[in-house]
Amino acid sequence: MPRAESRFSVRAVRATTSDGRPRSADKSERILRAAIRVFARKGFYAARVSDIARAAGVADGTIYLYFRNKEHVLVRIFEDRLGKLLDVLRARLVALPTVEERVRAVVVTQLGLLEDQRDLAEVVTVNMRQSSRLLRRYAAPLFQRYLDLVAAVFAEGQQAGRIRSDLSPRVAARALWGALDGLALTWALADGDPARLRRAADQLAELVLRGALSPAPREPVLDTSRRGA
Amino acid sequence: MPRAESRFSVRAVRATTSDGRPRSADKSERILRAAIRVFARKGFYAARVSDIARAAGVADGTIYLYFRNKEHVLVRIFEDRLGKLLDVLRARLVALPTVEERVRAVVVTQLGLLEDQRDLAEVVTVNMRQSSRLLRRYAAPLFQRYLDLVAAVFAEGQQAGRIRSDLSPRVAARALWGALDGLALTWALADGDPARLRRAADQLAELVLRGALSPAPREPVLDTSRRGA
Amino acid sequence: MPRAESRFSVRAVRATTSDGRPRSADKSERILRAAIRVFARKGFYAARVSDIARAAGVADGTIYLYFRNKEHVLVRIFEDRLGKLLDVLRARLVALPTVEERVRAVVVTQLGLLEDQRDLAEVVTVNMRQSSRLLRRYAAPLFQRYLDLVAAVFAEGQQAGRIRSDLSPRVAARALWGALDGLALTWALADGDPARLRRAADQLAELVLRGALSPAPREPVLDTSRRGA
Amino acid sequence: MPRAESRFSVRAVRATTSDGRPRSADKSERILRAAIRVFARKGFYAARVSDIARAAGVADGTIYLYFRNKEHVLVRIFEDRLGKLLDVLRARLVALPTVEERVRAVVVTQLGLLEDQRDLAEVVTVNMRQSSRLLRRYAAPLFQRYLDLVAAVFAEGQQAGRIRSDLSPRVAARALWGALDGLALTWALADGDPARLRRAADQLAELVLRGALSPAPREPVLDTSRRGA
DNA sequence: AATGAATGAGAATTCATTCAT
DNA sequence: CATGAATGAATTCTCATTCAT
Repeated sequence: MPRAESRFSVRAVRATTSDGRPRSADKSERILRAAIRVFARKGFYAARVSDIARAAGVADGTIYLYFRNKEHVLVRIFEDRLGKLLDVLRARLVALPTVEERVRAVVVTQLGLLEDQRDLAEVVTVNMRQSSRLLRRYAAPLFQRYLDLVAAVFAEGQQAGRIRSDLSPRVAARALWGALDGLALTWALADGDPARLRRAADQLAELVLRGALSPAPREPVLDTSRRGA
Repeated sequence: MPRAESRFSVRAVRATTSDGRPRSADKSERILRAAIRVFARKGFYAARVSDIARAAGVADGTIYLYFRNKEHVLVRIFEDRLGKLLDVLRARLVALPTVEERVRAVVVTQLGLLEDQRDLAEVVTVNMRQSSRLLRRYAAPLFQRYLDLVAAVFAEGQQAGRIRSDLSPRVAARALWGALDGLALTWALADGDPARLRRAADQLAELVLRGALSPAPREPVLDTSRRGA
Repeated sequence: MPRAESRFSVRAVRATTSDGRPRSADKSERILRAAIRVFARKGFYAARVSDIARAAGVADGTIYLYFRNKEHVLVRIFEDRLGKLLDVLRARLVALPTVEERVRAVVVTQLGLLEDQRDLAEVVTVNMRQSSRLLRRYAAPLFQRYLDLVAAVFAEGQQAGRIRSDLSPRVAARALWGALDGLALTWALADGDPARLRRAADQLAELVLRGALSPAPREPVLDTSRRGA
Repeated sequence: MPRAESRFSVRAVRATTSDGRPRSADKSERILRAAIRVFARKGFYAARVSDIARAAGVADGTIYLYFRNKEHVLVRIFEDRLGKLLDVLRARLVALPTVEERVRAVVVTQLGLLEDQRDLAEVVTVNMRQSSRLLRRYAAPLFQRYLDLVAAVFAEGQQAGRIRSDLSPRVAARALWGALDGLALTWALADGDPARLRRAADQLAELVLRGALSPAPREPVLDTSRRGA
């Protein structure tokens, strides 16, 4: 799978739990998918539960068999999809030896999650900021784990002497997240052309790496031919 | 560092409501301030008009003497405060000769607007993404003007040979805005300590400049001696 | 006079809400009936939606499952009840050969619709004149069809040589409607005794016929023996 | 003043109380006039007090210096204008010897009040039926006096042997009022052409007289050359 | 498990009325 | 007398949630 398309792919591990429960997981998944679409179009507050139900092809009441309430549908989206992002990201990072590759992996993975799921991009960037109680109780911990993961990339890079020691790994992680989020938002609100997002991703990775690497070794900083692992 | 406070200062210039009514500006301003506080705490949708009224010390109905409806209170916050940011930023940029100074000015001005107004930081970063109709009709044009302004900094830096020619000014502007917005959000949600925000700002400016400047001249890229490592 | 009751009877034919929902028609009908009662007592504007809901024994929100809004409840009253009047009237008129019988049928049918429904009399006569937008969009077309129908009675009577040729059928129709509406209103505001309304109806029919018939044939104009002097 | 225009003229006795009170009466009159215009356009409930104030060229609060509240503005319109109608009508009726002339005077006076004051026509016919509490407390007594006056015309006609003895004067009065009101309403909602209203008035007078007069004396019922007194 | 009709709490907004100036 | 900014009670309508079927 050497193709550019696959570079970003995170994708679901497949929600069809082919175990005992016949189609419950299916229905839950269908509702979740519908909710992502609806939340993306209208935002959490403007989205009506009946909108989600209609989009999922179920009755209003059915949603309450799978989710405590409307807010928890959003919570589950975060848990599910962002949890998945974290798992994938962690797995990828440990497999990569250099800080350059890891930073690139962060960029590629986060934007890749969104590229083929524009709706999810909007839900995550837009709705993550809606309900503060929600944000603090559910999204914030996930978000912290994400920041920890990315900050560790920079911190370990510093220990290896590759990243400037005067850079705060935490600030770098927060700024990188913000930059990625901002690119995703402006991309989602604009054309939504995948090629453009990939180009922006490369530019951002370049910018961050040049900005973060130790100036010393005077070697070719970037070798794009090695990318795409 | 006796001027640190003023480095960031943007602050009100008088929110002229453009009509002669004597104490109207006062009321309008009071409502606006209250709304910023309430929107920051609860978010746009969860904030009730009566919350704003109580916080402003006026009757519910009074709000409708100054604003068409709840949504337009948010609109005015953007117009007022972001319009001010744009004006200040533009004025500062033209006065600065080098791209380094200009990039720093962007960082310092944007975060400075928020530094002593944590609530505004939250309203702007959190609520800017709430109502899409709103976002598109009112905030988007302002946002575009902002991006144009920042992209021009990078573009002019390229013409002067100071910024890498393979960097997209537009992508850089989008990423920089995202990074600033992300720093502001995480700062507002965390401690809200002004000193910390300023330190983060320096780090970000450093990161972006190192990442964006042409590698060629092999000179000390930055005068880092002036700021906290 | 054992048939006096039936002379006036128009009565429901089943208010088919035109969709298959089982007990919907019931609810819708209950709400409509309650609305007639409430509108009659308080007038359209003074009537609160919650009054109608309470009178119908449903929750406020239920009303909005069957009607777009409060105004459309009134609209449906007109459409339903007046549409029914028009249908009945048209059917009766074609079955009657002489102009005398037809004029009497107009009087009897219109007042008969109201006789056992004092509330409806008040709603129709009082509220028909409330909301001009409403009046013009929904009631006016129905009203025009009514006037056409009645004017045709006089016009055909003229062609048959029974009605004075110098009488404007249109003016006669307008005046007759006004007289009927006026009798209904004063009756509803006063005692509401059906017998009295029927007596007034006879008097009016007599008055109009004597006034409208051609003087020529010098024959016993009316068979007054059948009704109370 | 033999001209057709004057036939109908009722007109104000002039409200400018040129006594001590300098311009108060003026202002009250201005408000009343403005209210007639506004109530006619929007109906009582949809008309805002501030609309009336603007139309009258005074401040909202000023209205409350002259009227207890919004409802009493409408009350005063009835009292003032309808009181005037009653006075004029009574004065005219006593001066006329025959029942024919009197019935014509009723028609001409009532429609004449409206002809040159189309707004008042709408206020009286439309708004008289709005607020039931109002209607019953203020308009109803005036209305009763009106009916008494008209019924007396028919009753006296009966005593003189000119009107059919089997006609109920009260029913005739109610029907005549309704017919006049109906003509006024349909006229006001339609073109509002004074000539047309006058023609309709003649038709109605004709209809009622032919319908009400005793058939006996076999004399020329109508002599239009004598009209116009 | 699934449905969707019914519920009713809740919120935005309007506007008659007041009253300090 | 006159003003008009301010008030806040009142009302419509929405929509998350429930629960009988």
